[in-house]
Amino acid sequence: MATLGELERAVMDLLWEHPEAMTANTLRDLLSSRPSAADQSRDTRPLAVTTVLTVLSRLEKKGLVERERSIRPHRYKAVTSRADHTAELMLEVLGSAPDREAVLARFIGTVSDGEAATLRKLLGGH
Amino acid sequence: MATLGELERAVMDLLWEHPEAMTANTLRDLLSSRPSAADQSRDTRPLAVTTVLTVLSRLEKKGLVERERSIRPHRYKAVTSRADHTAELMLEVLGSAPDREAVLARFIGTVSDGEAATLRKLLGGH
DNA sequence: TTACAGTTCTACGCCACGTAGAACTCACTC
DNA sequence: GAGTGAGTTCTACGTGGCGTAGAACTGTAA
Repeated sequence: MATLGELERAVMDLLWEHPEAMTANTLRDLLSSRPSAADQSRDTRPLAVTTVLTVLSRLEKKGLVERERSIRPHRYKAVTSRADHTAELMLEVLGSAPDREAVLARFIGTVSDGEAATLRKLLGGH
Repeated sequence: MATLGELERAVMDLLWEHPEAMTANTLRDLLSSRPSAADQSRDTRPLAVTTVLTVLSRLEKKGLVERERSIRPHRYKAVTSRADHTAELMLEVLGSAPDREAVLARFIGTVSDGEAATLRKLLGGH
C-alpha cells in the first residue's frame, strides 16, 4: 500500500487529530507551525495552499483521504482512523513474512509491561 | 530506517534463505529465475552482475548487509535475521503512534488462532 | 458581473531505486 | 613479471514518488 512522505504524514496527522472542519486552508495554517523533523534552519514561510491541495489529492488517490465535493470549500477527512491505518501497515509488514511466529516472538519481546498486560487481556483467556 | 525496493527485497530474501556462500554471481543466478511481482511479459535476460553488486552496496550502506572484503570473491551476508528485521519494521511503524494500545488491539484482532495461542504463551501467564 | 476564495492542471527539482557499461584490481598462470 | 579474467568500483541514465508551487480556471457571494 502506502509509505507516506514527510508532508503527507503531517497532513494525515492533522486530519486524525483535528477531524472537524478540515479545509485546505485550515490545514495550511496548522502545518505552518509544524515542528518539522528536519527543522534545522527551517524555512518558516507558510506552505502555499496549492501545495496542501496537491498533497490532499495524492492522499485521496491513495485512498487515505476522502473529500466532500458537494460543499464549496471542500471538506477533507481521513478514511480510516490512525490506529486502523497503523495496524494495517503492521500487518502489511508482517504479511510477507514466511516466519510469522518468529517475528511475533521478537515483536512481543519489546512491548512494555503495561502493553503486555493489555495484550493478554485482548487475547482472552483459556 | 529502510523501505526496500523490489530488487533489494529479492536480494535480501536470497541472503536470508541461502545464507551460505553468497557471492554477487550466485545471487545473480538465483535472481534470474525469480518470479517477479510484475512479471507480465517480463524480460527474462539475467541481471548483470554489476546490477546485483550495486544493490548489495546499497544494502551495505543501509546496514542490512555485511561483506567480507578479506577474501576475493567477497562474501555477502545479511546482518540480521529476517524475523528480526521484520519485527524491527513493525516496531518502527508502531513507534510513531500515540495510540499504541489501540493499534495493538486492532492488530491482535487479526492474527490466527494458532498465532494467538503462541502469543499467549509468549506473554507468559500469571 | 465581478472579485476573490478555492480548485485543478502542470511542472520543476530532488532523491531512491533498477539497471548496467567502463574502467580498475587482484590473484593465478606461464 | 606480464597477461588474463573474474570480481569490484565508479559513474550514470531512466523512472517514479514526493515537496513544492505558479497559472489558469470555477463557483459563490455581493
